[in-house]
Amino acid sequence: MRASQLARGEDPGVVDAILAADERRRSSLGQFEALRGEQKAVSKAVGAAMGAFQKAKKSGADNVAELETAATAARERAAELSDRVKALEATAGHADDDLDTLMRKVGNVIVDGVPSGGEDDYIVLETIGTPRDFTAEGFEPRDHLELGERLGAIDMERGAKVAGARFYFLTGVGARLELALLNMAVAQAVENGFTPMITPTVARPDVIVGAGFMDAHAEEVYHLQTDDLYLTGTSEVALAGYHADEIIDLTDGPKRYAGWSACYRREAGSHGKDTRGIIRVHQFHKVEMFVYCRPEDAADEHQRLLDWEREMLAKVEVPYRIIDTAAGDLGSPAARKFDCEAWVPTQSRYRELTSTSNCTTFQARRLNTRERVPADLGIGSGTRAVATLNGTLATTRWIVAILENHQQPDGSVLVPSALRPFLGLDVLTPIG
RNA sequence: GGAGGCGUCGCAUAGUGGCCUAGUGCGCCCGCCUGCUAAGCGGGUUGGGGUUGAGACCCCUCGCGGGUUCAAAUCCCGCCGCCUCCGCCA
Repeated sequence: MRASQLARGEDPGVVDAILAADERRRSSLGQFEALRGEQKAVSKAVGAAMGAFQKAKKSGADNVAELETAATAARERAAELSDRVKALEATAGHADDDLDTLMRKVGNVIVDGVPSGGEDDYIVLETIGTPRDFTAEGFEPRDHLELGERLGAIDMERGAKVAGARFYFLTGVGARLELALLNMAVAQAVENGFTPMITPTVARPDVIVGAGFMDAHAEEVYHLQTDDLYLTGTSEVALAGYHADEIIDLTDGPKRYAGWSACYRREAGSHGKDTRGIIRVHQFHKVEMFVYCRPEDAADEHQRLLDWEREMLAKVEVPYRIIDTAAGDLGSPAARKFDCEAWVPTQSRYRELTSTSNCTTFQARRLNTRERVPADLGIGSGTRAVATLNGTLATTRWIVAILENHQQPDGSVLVPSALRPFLGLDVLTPIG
């Protein structure tokens, strides 16, 4: 845990504070429980004494006065105990809260092999495909917004008029292109055994917190103050909350869901960054894979999610690379994260199209999603937290890579063949 | 938006301040009996936390959180969810 904190560039001293808080919690809880036991016994004696007194009173027995004295005496002893129990209960409660607060400060423990450091310390695992040489082809590539406007596919100006900066309309073939892309993603997910889901795009505070989005992402999340609800930045939030407070059955393998949703992000702190086009926007749509599996299977499942992302990227035929994100850039729920970044010709660099995270038991612990401990593991009985993982299958941003990488000198765009059945067009042609 | 009702063990229900250590039925699991099946008999059957070498023991948990009380499933307040009726509206 200390090593993990260091790799993330965070304070390892928190770990010692947690151990101390846990010790305080145990001892105060022990004291409280002992006295509570005593109080229960005494209180029960009061009940018995009162019962005997009432009975005697009714039947007019001789020892009524005697019994009344006994009952009153017992009651006074119980009253005295009650105050002490309350004080101890409060102490134990505070110790528990302190521990909880400290625990929430710590990000997930990273998987062995994750590179240390920050945003720029990623490792490139693989590069797939070769960027086109537009110089050799003899024309200057247009960026996705210029292409989109010529095609009648993207309208940023009216988006800003209606909803402000970083909002947009997808129009005509643009709207059809996004629907085709997302439908292709859902179709692939279903083929691979996922259950498709259309999710709520608002969530209660406890779900947002449980999914880990109030830590580093807090500033990114829209809040609906009147109703104390949050707009979700990904269907991951809703799908993580889906099995909250449940004991689920994973004996037949992982539970795999493919969430389709609108996603909302405030993009606070990114003023001036990617202001052109639809690379960085406040609202977009996404098909997201989300998996519940056993902790032992999480690393393998993570590779499978990456493979399914690669399957999707192959279908749109864009060059991309895969990176292993460094610890400091993981976000607190993730123990490991692989991003697939597509080549954007007009920026001469790779930009993120997908991201898959192994959150191990981090989200499940907070959202209380458990399974019964399988007997064959030989680690006792009871329940334990499951592992959760997520990965992108397609988003609105993919349109950027598709338009730019498949553009022709005349401003038209060839539709990748896998996408044609979903779109019903082989080529997008400029209007007017 | 207004009015009312409800939330108890996997399911169904009893319980309206102390003989509740939450009863009963069904389901499920283990065992017994019975030469099929069925029935019958006995035991077990929420989850969390703590003490412990072990076996075991203790504390919390009646939708959730507070409060009243010596004592709360039971009384009071807030929240969540479900249902019924009325109103309004894409």
